[in-house]
Amino acid sequence: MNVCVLMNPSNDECAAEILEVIPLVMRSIRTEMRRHRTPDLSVPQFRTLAFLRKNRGTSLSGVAEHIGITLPSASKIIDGLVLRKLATRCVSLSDRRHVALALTPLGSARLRAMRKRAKSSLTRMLQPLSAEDLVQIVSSMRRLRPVFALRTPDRAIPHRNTP
Amino acid sequence: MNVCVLMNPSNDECAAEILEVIPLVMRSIRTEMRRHRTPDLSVPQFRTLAFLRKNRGTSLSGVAEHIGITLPSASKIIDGLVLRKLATRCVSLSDRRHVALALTPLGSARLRAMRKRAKSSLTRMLQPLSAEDLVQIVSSMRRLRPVFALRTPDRAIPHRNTP
DNA sequence: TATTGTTATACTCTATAACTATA
DNA sequence: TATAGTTATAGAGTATAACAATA
Repeated sequence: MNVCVLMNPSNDECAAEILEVIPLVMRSIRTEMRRHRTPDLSVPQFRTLAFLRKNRGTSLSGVAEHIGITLPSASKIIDGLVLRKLATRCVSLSDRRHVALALTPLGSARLRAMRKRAKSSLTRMLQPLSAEDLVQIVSSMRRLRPVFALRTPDRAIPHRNTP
Repeated sequence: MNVCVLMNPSNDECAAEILEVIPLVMRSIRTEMRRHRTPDLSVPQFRTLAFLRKNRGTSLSGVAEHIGITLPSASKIIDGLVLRKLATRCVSLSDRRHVALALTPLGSARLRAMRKRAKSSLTRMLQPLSAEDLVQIVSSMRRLRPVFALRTPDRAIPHRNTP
């Protein structure tokens, strides 16, 4: 019966698996990030820094949309990063309503260090898996990514415009 | 090159994929749970109720260990659930230091409704995927589950005993 | 007037530290 | 003394609502 499911899972069965397993994985990631006692990066901070690295000069709206949070939330996260000298926030020259966000060298270094640590923690946890397992997982991550990457019809900027 | 990676990914590459994709999926789940304006269930509340359903009569420590949080955090989550009449907390008869936790019928119904909604939202998002994609994903979730399910050596009860 | 962001306020989740009650 | 939980306190992340500044 399990085999049967595995051979031809419905969307719904797949959804059920995701709903059980993803939070487990996420908790592991979050715990690792909180692990060390130098106050490190939270998951949202980490994701924000990663976005800034790839999109230097982006606006607050850019961050909010990409991370999937509201503007006030994004503003607060940036507050924290600026306070900790990990990012800069300047008024945009072209349109003074915009802010221009960027990583500081310190932010860049912290991001690299954190990514390295999180990755190596995951790597360690993945030890027991076989090569075939890894192929499957990588492949499915690549299939999932576009599905959940931003701007899926119907739920873009999810929190802002829903009544 | 991509193909090459796909054919023989290292733990490390797999970890990198997980680190990028899992937070995306998680955000989707969280957003869906917050979506409706009857104050619904947060992810931790949802997970706690699901644990109670499968482990009626469990103690607070049981919840904390399974969900991967500290006792005070678990206590607070249970506070909220009890306040909202979704769970009950009684002193255990066998050992009065323990509490015995259980779902109320309302909690049970709420859990079912929420699971249904979260699942159907995910199901909708998975529409664009092929049958083969689904097989891959289900299979990889089943491989990931035991890796991240609690009580992995070295990081059991992660927050409580780390100095 | 519309767009971009910030401030005010409130709630949940999370942690550590200190405490109570029971065994 | 050791174990199970709670309370106190603090901080991050999130949201909505109301506001300010700019275009």
